[in-house]
Amino acid sequence: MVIDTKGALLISAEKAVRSRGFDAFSYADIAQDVGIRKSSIHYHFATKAVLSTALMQRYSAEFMKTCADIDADYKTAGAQLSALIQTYRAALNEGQSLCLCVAFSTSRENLSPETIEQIIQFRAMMIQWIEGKFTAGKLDGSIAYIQAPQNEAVATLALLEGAQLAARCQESPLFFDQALQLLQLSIAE
Amino acid sequence: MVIDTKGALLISAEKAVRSRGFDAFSYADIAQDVGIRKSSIHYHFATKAVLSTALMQRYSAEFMKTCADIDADYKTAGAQLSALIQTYRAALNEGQSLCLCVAFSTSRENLSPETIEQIIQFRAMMIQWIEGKFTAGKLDGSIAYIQAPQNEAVATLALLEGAQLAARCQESPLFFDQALQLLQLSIAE
DNA sequence: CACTATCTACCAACTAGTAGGCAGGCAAAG
DNA sequence: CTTTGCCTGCCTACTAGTTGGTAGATAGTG
Repeated sequence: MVIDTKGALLISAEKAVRSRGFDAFSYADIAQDVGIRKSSIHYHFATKAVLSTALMQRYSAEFMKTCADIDADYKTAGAQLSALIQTYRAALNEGQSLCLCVAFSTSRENLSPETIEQIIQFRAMMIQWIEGKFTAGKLDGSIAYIQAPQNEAVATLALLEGAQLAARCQESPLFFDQALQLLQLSIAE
Repeated sequence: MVIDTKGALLISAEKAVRSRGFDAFSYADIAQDVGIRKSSIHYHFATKAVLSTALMQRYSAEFMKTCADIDADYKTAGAQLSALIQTYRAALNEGQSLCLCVAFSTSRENLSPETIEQIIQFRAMMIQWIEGKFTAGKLDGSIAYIQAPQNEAVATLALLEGAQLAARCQESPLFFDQALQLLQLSIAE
C-alpha cells in the first residue's frame, strides 16, 4: 500500500469540499474516488461530523506548517505576507477550489460544534499571523505604515477569502489578482 | 390572499439559501414554511434551477433598486459608499445570513448556467457601482484619493463579501465591523 | 486466536420531480 | 340565467434515486 486509505479519504474529501462545498459532497463520491465501498468509510470515520473535524484539523495543521515555512524562507515581513497571498492564490487552483475554511463557512448550520470551533481557531490563528506581519513590517519598513494592525489583519483575511470567492465565481484568478493588487502595492519586498 | 404563493415561496427560499446555503435547502423546507405541499411548488417553479434563477433575478433587481435609493438619498459619493456598507451589514442579520450572491458562489458546481450568468452580472453591476463612487469621491473629495478605482472596487466587493463570511463564521457582526473599519475611515462624509 | 480492513447487504429517511385528480372562478354559448 | 368548459392553484399518491449509517461476514496478517 503506497498511501493509507485513511489519508486517501482525507485527500479526496478535502478536494470535494473545496470544489463542491460541504453539503454537496457525499460518501459515495469519495468512496468511488478512493476505490473502496461506501460503507467502508465508516470504519475510518464513524460519521460525517468526525470526517469534517479530521479534515479541518489536518488542514489547520498543514496551514500552520506552511506559515512556519514562509517565516523560514522569507526574511522581511513584506515578503512573508506576499508569500501568504501567493499561497491563497495557488489554493484557488485556477478558480476551481476554495480555502477549506471558506468552503465550510457557508455551510455553517450543518456543521458539528467541534468543526465550527476549529474553523474559528483557524481564523484566529491566521489573523494573529497576519497581524504579526503588519507589526513587523512597520519595524523593518517592508510594509507601508498601518495604524491598526489588528483591524487590518481581519480585513486582509476577509479580502483574501472574498477574493477567492470572486475568482471562483468567474472560474478565473483574474479577480483575485485585481482585488489583491492594492495590498501587494503597499508591500515593499 | 394577502401575499401570493409564488412570492411567499421566493421569500422563503431566499431566506433558506442565505442562512443554510444552496445545497442545504430543500423543497420540503420551504413547502412547510409557506404552508403548501411539496409537490405544489413545481406548479410555480418547474425545477430547482428555475427557482434559483428567479431567486437571483429578484435579488438582483431589488439590489439595483437599493443602489438607486442610496444614490437618491445621499449626496456625496462617500456617504453613498458608506450606505452600501451598512446595507451589507444589515443583510448579515447578526451573522445569521449572507448576501445571496455569496451563498450561491460556494455552490457554483451545482447551479445552472443561467444562475451563474446572473451572479456574474450581479457582481459586475456592483463593481461598476462601487467604481463610480470612487471616481465621484475623487471629484467631490468625500473619499480619500484612490489610484486604481476599478481594482479598488473589485477589492471592496471582495472585502464586503469576505467580511460577511467571517462574521457569519462567528455569528457576530463584530468581525464585519473590524474588517470594514479602515475603508470607513477613508470616507469623509 | 485476535485484530485490521474491507466487503455485501441492508435500512430508514430524504431528494427532486411526475401523474393525475379536484375544487373554484371566470367566461363564452345556449 | 344557466350550462358548459377551460384555467388556476392546489392536492394526494407515487417514483427512482441518493443520503448517512448499521450489521454481520470474510479475507489477510501477526
